[in-house]
Amino acid sequence: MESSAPPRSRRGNLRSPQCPSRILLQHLTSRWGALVLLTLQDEKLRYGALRRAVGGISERMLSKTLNALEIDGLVHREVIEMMPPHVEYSLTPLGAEAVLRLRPLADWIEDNLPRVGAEWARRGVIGPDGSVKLPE
Amino acid sequence: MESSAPPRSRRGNLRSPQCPSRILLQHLTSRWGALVLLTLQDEKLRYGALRRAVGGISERMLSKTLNALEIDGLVHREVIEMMPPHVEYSLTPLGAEAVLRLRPLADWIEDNLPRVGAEWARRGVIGPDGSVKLPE
DNA sequence: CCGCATCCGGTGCGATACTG
DNA sequence: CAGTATCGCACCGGATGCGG
Repeated sequence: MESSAPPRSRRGNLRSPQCPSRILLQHLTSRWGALVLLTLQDEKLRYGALRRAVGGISERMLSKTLNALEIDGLVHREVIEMMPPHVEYSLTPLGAEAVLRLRPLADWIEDNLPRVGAEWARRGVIGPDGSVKLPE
Repeated sequence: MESSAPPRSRRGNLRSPQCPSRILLQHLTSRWGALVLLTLQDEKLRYGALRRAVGGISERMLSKTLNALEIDGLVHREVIEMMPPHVEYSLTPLGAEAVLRLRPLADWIEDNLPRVGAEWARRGVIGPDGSVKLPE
């Protein structure tokens, strides 16, 4: 029997640098990955509309991000053969599960931004015009 | 009454590119930010130990990441005056709140990596040796 | 016209060396 | 041991081009 051996050996381990879970984490939490997934939680969107909804993302990075998320099975890409071309992006069931864990984080950030803003002000990283000067 | 006007004007809005909440999101979900915060949830750690615990992070990026998280008020930096120098890093109460929203995501990733791995296999991005060839 | 691949210039990362 | 300076390279973002 296998009761003594570690039974959950197929789980990911974020601690180890070469574990593929790191790649998935990178996709989910990359600069644009999280924003794209969160945006797609609300609605199925076309490429252009998605780009406008996310705000600030370049075409290049939107393509790259969507490509990665599609390969991960988090985002579904549907091509509608017509003129002009339509490509609709939506979450897969897997992606919907993931975004369920992403949403609380996003909400927390939006709700608690003032508290962090206060920390920024204490450290003097906020310019007179309200702009934030940070090492990214 | 104020029911019609938006009363929660001081919340962040991740949709708008110039909103500072984007910066906070970036810190929390940057390649190393999330890993550092998750690692610090378990224990207060010194610089070197933290570096070893995270695994794969360069000295430069650990410094940068910690600096940003400290400015955000998520991480506390305590210098112990002695030789050799000791610097201990731990979560602030604010950071502990944030990591509470980060942990479910990390757990989901580790638990569901096999499902994503199956998607990777279907697309043929996994080499014969098990290595993953992805556009990051 | 829309989706996206490609090319190009600047920025930030990673590894190493070095200082206190 | 904790961090900063240096440097080559990868990657990001914007512009351009092309197919559908």
